[in-house]
Amino acid sequence: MPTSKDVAQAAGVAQSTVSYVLSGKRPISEKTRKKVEAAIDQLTYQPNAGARALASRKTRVIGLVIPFIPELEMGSIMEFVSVIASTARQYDHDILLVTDDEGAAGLRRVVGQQICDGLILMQVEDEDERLPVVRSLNVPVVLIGIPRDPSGLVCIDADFEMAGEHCVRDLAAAGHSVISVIDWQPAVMDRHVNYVDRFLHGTDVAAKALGVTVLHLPGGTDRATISESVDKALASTTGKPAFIAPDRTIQDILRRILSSRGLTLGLDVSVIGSASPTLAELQPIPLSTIDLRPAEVSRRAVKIMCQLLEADSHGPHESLELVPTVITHRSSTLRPQ
Amino acid sequence: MPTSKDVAQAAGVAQSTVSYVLSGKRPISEKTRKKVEAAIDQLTYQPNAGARALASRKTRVIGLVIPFIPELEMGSIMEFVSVIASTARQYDHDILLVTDDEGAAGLRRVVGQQICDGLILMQVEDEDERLPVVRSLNVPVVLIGIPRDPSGLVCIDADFEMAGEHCVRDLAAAGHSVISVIDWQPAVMDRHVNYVDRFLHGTDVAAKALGVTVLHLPGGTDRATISESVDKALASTTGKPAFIAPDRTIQDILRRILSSRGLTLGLDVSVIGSASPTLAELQPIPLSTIDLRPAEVSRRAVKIMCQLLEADSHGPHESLELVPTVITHRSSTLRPQ
DNA sequence: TTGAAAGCGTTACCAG
DNA sequence: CTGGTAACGCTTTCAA
Repeated sequence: MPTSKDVAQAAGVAQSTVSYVLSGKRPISEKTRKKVEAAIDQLTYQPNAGARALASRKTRVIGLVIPFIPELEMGSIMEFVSVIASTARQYDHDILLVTDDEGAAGLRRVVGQQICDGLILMQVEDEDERLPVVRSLNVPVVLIGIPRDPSGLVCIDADFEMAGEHCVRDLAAAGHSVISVIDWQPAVMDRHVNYVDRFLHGTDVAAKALGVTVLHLPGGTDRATISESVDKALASTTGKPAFIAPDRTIQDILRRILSSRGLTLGLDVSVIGSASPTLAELQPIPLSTIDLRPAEVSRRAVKIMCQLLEADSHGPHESLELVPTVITHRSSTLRPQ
Repeated sequence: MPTSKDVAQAAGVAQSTVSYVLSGKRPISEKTRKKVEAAIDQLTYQPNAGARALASRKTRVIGLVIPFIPELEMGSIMEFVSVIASTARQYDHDILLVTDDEGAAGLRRVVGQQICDGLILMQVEDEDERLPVVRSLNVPVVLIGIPRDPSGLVCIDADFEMAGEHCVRDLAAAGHSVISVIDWQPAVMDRHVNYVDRFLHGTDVAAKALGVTVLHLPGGTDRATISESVDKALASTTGKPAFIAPDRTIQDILRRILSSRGLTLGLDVSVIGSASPTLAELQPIPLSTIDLRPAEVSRRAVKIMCQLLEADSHGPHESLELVPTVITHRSSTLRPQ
C-alpha cells in the first residue's frame, strides 16, 4: 500500500504538501496540485484512516446504536439504518454499528477507544438508562426519540402528536364522529416509548377541537384482544365505524378481523394507520396512511450530527426537532377486499 | 484521555509492559500485572483505536455491505445485520456499514483506507459485479449467498435446495400429490438471486424422488397475478390443494386470496412458506414453516471471517458452506382463520 | 521477566 | 506558496 510519503516522492514535493492538497487547508499552486494529484491516482493512493485519526483526532465515523427488541418492527429499523448510513456518506462519514445488547458499556467503549466521533441513538425511551451515560460522554450525541427529560440533549423525532391529530382530522372530515384508536402492541406500550403518548395526546387534542369522540382500545398480538376491541368500537358507533391503528402488526390483524366480519374496508369501515409509502404499496392500509417519514428523520439526524462534529464546540448542546408527518390519501387506489 | 504512557507512569513500568499486559503476548509476572491493571482502571484507560490500528495494522473492524433494494424484505435484512453485529462483538470486532449504493468503489474505499480488515457481503447475486473487485482486494471476504462462479471465494448461505425439498416432502407426507409453487416476486426473480433457483431445484428433485407433481406459478405483488396462479393451481388439483410460497409478501397476498375464496388454511388447503420464527409467531403460517435460519447463517459468516482474520495467511481462500434449513411444525398451535 | 526505542502514516506547526 | 519536523498513541523488536 502506498503512503503519502510515496506520493510526495513521486510528485517531488514534501509529504505535508500532499496532506494539504488532500485537505485543502492551505493554498496550493495549480502546478504542484496537478503533480500531486497525478501521483495520487497513479499510485492509487488512499490515506490510512488509522494514521489520520491518530494525527487529527477525528475518525469520521459515527456510532449508530441500534435497538435489539424482537417485538419491534425490524423492517422499519432497517429503513432508518439504511438511510442513516447513506446520508453519513454524503457528509463523508461512516457508520459503525453499536448493538444495544452491549448496553451503556458499549457506548463508553466506542467513545473511549475513540472508534467514533459521535453517537446516534435509536429508539430512545422515556426513561432511558443510556441517557446519564451519553450526557457524561463529551462527544456529540443525537437521539432519535424524545425522552421525558430532554434537557442538555439533542433530540429529533417524527411529530407523533401531529400524526395523531392528522388521523382524527382526516376521519372527522370524512364524517366520522366516533373514532376508535387501537393501541400499539403491549411490548411497545410497556417500554414507554415516548411517541405512543405523544400520538395519543394528538388524537385527544384534535378530538376536543373538533368535538368528536375518541375511544382508546387495547391492541395486542392476538386476535382475541383486538377482536374484543372491535366489538366495543362497533357497539359504541351508530354510523360507519372508524379505526386508527398506528402499529403495523396490529393493522394486519385488524384488517383480517374486519374482513372476516364481512366489513369492506373503505366502504363499510374506515381505517387509518402509519406506514411508509413503499411499504404501503405492498400492503395497503385502507383509506389513508400516515407517513411518519423515517427517511427524513434519519437524514436530519445525520445532518445535525455532522454539524455538531463540524462545529465541535465541546459544550453541551440542546435542541428538539420534530419532523412533520403527512397523510397520504390512498382511497383512490384502494382495492376492496 | 489517559494514554498507555500515563498508565505506565502510574504503574511504574514501561509503556511496552502495559501493551503486553493488555495483549497477553508475553508472560507478565503476577505482581506487575496487578500494578498495571490497577493503574488501568484507576485512570479508566482505554487504548486508542487509531493508534492501535496504525501500529498493529489491524483495525478489528469488519465491513458489512448491506443491500439497498426497496422491494426486499427489510425486516429480514435487519435480522442479519443485528446478529452479525452482536456476533462480531463476541469476537472482539466491530461492524462498519458499507451501503451498496456506493457500489464497488465503496469496497475499494474502506479496504484501501484500511478502515476495516475484511468484508462481509450480503445478498450476493448470481453474476455479481462486486465479485471481480473483492477478488482483487487482498483482504478476507465472506459472501452470504452463492454466486454462479464461487471459485476463490468464501461463501455461506442457507441451504435453499434442502428447503425446497423439505417443503415438497412435508406436503407429500400430508398426502398431497399435486403441489403448486408460487414464485418470489418479480423484483427478486429479476435480480437472479441465486437462492431462488436452488430452492426451485430442490422442489423438483424431491418431486421426482417422491413421484409427485410440482407446478411452478408466477408470483407478484399484485393480487391479479397470484389470483390467476391460484386459479391454475385449483384447476389442476383434484384433492386438497397445496401451496408453497417462499416469499413473505406473497404469502400474505396468497393468504388473503385463499380466505376470500372461503378456503380455510390448514383445513381446506395446505400452505407452507419460509418465515423467521418471530414473524411466524405473529402471523402463523399454517401447517409448517421453513426456517431458513438467518441468525445461524449470520453467526457462521462472522465466525468464518474472524477465523480468516486470525489466520491472516494472505493467500486466497475458498469454501462453500450451506446451513441446513429446518421445518418447524406448527399445526398444533394453528388457529383457523 | 522487563525496558528502551524505533517505527506505523498522518496532521499541523514553525520557518522560510 | 512550500518544506521540514514534531507530535499522535500504540506495537514490537532488540537488549538486558
